[in-house]
Amino acid sequence: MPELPEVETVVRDLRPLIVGRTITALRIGSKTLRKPWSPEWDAEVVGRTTTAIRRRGKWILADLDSGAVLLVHLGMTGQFTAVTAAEPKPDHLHFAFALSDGSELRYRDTRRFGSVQWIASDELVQLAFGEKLGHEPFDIPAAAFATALRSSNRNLKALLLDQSILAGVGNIYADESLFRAKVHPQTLGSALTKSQCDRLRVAVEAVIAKAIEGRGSTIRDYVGGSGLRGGYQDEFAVYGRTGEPCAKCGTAIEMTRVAGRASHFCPRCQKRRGGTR
DNA sequence: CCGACGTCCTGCTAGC
DNA sequence: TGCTAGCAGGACGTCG
Repeated sequence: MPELPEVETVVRDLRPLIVGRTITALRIGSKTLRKPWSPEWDAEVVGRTTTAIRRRGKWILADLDSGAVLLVHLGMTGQFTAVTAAEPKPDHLHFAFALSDGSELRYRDTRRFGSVQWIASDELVQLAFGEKLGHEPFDIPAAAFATALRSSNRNLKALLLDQSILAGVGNIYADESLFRAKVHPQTLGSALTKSQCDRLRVAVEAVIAKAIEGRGSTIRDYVGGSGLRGGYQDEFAVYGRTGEPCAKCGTAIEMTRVAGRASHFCPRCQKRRGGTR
């Protein structure tokens, strides 16, 4: 499941493969994604050159020389890769942008939770995100993070998954961050002290940074922009390790459902303290 | 306003 | 061996 580290890896991989290249043709599959592609967008992208590619939260933004932006979200099973056009066409291929060097920028998505959109300008992208998209984990002010958590009666798992507070954290890195900060996923935000908030903030930052170094995590579907799998899945402390011994204390990792999501934790390192939900 | 929960979608797997 | 129910979860809509 692509979260910030996976999306960042895709962007870094794609940058040398698509920036400066011109889109010469576009093929679109018959099935719609979460956000439908408008037919009038075809003419807006063909003939345009990609000038930059960047990431915001879990979103990919490819800037075109027209000032417009290709806005891509990978959802759960999205793959955004640049390959030679001769590469066999996989199933669930929804977009193929032919590039001027003979390569092909492809969007593949089995479950179709993702989206590919054309947005007329960067201002409109910002408007689309609005106040709904929170800070990047690397530059959220400690005070803003603490205020958001401590003013809430939701549990920490729900708060970390809330994209309007931190942009980019998903289920895997939420669990890994909570373990690193030694807090239970069901702890209420309002039950945390300022220093506990800061420990969690630093933990999220560290976990995300290490995962980017490892080129993200491949559970099943995820691949980077050049089609390579991630490597961080081998470094998980708790995610997907139910029943296995905690690396810190040896206690069996447990799994429970918090905020509607599978949540993995060490019952000894992450004791339930104060208010929980 | 806030928080909880259902929905979308497909492929894999646990269990009979 | 074959079948099916249940699960995976990012974003968003709906409900109380």
